[in-house]
Parts: sequence; structure tokens; C-alpha cells
Amino acid sequence: MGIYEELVARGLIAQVTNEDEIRDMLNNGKATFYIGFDCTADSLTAGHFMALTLMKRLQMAGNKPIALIGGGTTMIGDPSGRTDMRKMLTIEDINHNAECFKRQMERFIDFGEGKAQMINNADWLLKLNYVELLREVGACFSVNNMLRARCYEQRMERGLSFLEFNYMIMQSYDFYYLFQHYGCNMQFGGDDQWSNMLGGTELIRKKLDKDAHAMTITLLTDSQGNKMGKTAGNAVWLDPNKTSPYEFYQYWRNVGDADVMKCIRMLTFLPLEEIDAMANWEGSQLNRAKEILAFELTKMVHGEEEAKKAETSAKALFAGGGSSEDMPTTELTEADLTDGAADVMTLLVKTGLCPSKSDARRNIQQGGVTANDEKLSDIGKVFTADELKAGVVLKRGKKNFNKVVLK
RNA sequence: GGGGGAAUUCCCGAGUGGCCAAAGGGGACAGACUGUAAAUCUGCUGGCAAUGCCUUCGGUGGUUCGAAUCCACCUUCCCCCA
Repeated sequence: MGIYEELVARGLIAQVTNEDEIRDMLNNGKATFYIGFDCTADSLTAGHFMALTLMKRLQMAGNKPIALIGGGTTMIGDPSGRTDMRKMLTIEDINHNAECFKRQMERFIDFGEGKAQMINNADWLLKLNYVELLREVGACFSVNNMLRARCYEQRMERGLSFLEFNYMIMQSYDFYYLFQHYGCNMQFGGDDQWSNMLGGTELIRKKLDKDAHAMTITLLTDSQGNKMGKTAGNAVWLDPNKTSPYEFYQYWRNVGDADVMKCIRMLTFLPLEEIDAMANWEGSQLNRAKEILAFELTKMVHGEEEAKKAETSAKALFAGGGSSEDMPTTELTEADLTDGAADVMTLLVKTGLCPSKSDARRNIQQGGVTANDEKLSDIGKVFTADELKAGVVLKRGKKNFNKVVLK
């Protein structure tokens, strides 16, 4: 089985420009492909993760990846699939973000000599001359067609600025540029990028009369059709300072039953036979599959050691019993005490378990808070210095906990 | 350039002088049920030294005993005409 067939079997491929040619190129290691990453934040997210794994899979099959950092395109902002205009970022922010991306990517992709490249499109986009570009490239685009593109659809109602309208042209130009200067013959991206990517292949055809290819990756959505990789509207980051390995592990440990196998298939590197063997698991047996998923992904992103820690913490906490050493801990000093003691509500806020005392009160009143596994009902509960020295494990809800220790 | 409309709490959206910390829905959070799942049901959803006080209805001023609500100016967005 070639790599292309494997991608199909994993359900990773959404759309392709020419299946036969792409299959041939990928299976025989003839592809030099790029995936663009716009640096809109200072860390990659779980959403980017799938693109990174795809790069890795194809690299392992002998193809050459180009990670294109969107230092230039981020200046414009991709309107695809968005209802609002993105916040404009400063050059400093973009450069900072690009640096962060770079460091994270190096964990996944081997950028060794001749194996892969990382390029920033700021290198050519920022130098473009407006009139020249209009004549050279602008003439190849039909506004009528662009307006029909699915990626602008949602913006037709709320308004689309001319700035953002040009995003497609910039992305197309990238492909055109990489095709000529880096021998890049293929572009991959999320399925929401399809129209932008076709813009590139069209441009190459019109300007150079050559064929280039595009392929999109299935968007990872849950059974409800929501994009995965977000909790409460916040992204799940790959940066351990923004999303701790434990939180990262928990995110995947908690995916819905209907989504586990899909995630394992699409995101992990487990052999397909192994995955197929799990395919008929059901009910509570799926918990095992979720553990595998969470462990595998955490291992890839944060390393095996962190993955093990996260797993142990999780087991200690949920399977009951002992407190784990890796439990998030808040250290107090005498200065944090009032009259040699501390009350729960203050502690809940200090540990970050609750955003405010009002919220802390609510949680206690609703029976959602335990201290050392005992349910609290008194909002005025006070812990003495001795109790705190021994350590108090506070828990809000089922999944949020923190150990408070007085030094 | 001319004319019309809009901005409300995390989001959508009601409210058009006091009864408004602001309906309803969504989401989030907590509880029950479970398998750290889903569905369902219940509670809850600005803050605090808490039968009260403070901050919040795009911004700044003003009218008024009292303003999310009225007036003026400003900002941003949308629609129609050019």
C-alpha cells in the first residue's frame, strides 16, 4: 500500500485536483509540496497538528515538504470561513509569532539538509510592487469567479474589505513563486483553503502553462459538525505554557464516543491494522481507545515523559485514590494567611480554580467543591496552617483540581 | 458625495425615563444519571467587606430627583442612491 492509499484509508483526503497524478507523485516520492501557516497567534494549535502530521507522513514516504510561514499573508488576513474581519496584526507581532511557529515545527519535521524547508512568504510578498502585480497577476483573476468562491460566501452578507479580498491573490502568488523558485509542484491545506489553492494552480497554468496540484485535508470535525481542537471557544495550543500537557491529554481523553476512532485514524501514526482491530470497540470499552488517542498525541507533541505524567495524573485522579506528585500545586506563604488560616473561597481563587469569589461561592453552594475528597457545604470553611502544611487538595467539579501547600 | 439604520452583559437578541445587573435562547460552569462519553433533567451565569454597595448597555459631554432608554457631538459598522 502506498502512502496515498494510506491517506485515503485514514480519511485524510478531502479534495484533489487530479487523483491519478497526485497518487503517482506521492507514492513515488516525487512531490515537493507546501503547506502554509499564517502566524495569527504565538503558538500552533491542535488544528495545525493534522497538517504537521500530514507533512511528516509524506516526508517519511520520500516527499519533500516546504513549511511556508505566512509572514506576508498574515499582513492581510485570510477571510475564508470567517464571519468577521481578523484583527490587524503588527509586523512585530507577526515576526514574533513566526519565530514561535518555527520552533514548534522543528519538533515534528526534520528540516535537515535537503529533507524539508521552511520559508517565509514575507520574503517576496512584502517586496511586491502594486502596479506591476496588478498587470502581471491581477489580470489573470476574474472577480466574477472570485466572488463565487465558497471561501467568501459567509462574508458576502457582512461585508468583505478589499484588503481581505486580495488574500486569495497573495496565496496564489505564493504557489506560483514556490513553483518557479523551489520546484514546488503541490499544495496542501485545510479544506477551507480549496478555492485559494485552486487560484494558485490556475495562475501557474495561465502564466507558465504548467500543471501544479492541490489537495485538501479533511477538516477534523466532531459528530456535531463542529471544528475540533477548541475548548469553550479557545484553541488547544501546542505550546505547553498555553495548554499544559495534562490539559492537552485531557482534551483528547474526553472526545466523544463517536469521534475517537476517527481521531485515532486521522491523527496518530499507529499502523492501520492496529486501528482496524479496535474498530468494533464500543461502549465503555472506548475509554481504552480514548486513552490511546490521548497518550499517542501527547507523546508526539510533548514527548513520552510528559505523556506518561499526564496519563498517571489522570489515572490517579479519576480512577480514585492517591494524589499524584504531578498534580498542579499552589504554594502559599505565611503572608497569604489571615490570622494563621485561610478560607476556601480565597483559596479557590488563588489556585485559579475559580475566577472570582462569587463564582467560588456558587460552586460550593451547588456542591461542586471538595477538599481532600470531602464535599464542602460551608462557604466559610477555614483551613488552619497545620492543615495547609500537610497539603489540601481542592477540587472543583470532576476535572479541575489543585493542591494547596503552605511552605 | 447624498439618504436611512445599527452598536446591549461570553455570543445571538429583548428592552425605548424609575418595577433593570437588564427578558428569552445559545454557550460555559456545577449537580443528578454515567464510562473522565453522549443524551436527558436540575441549578447557575458582573463584582464585592453581600437583606446592602460598586461597575456594566460603542465613546464623550448634557437634560433630569432619576438615563441602556431623551439631547448633542464623536467612533465604528451595515443598507439604499451616486
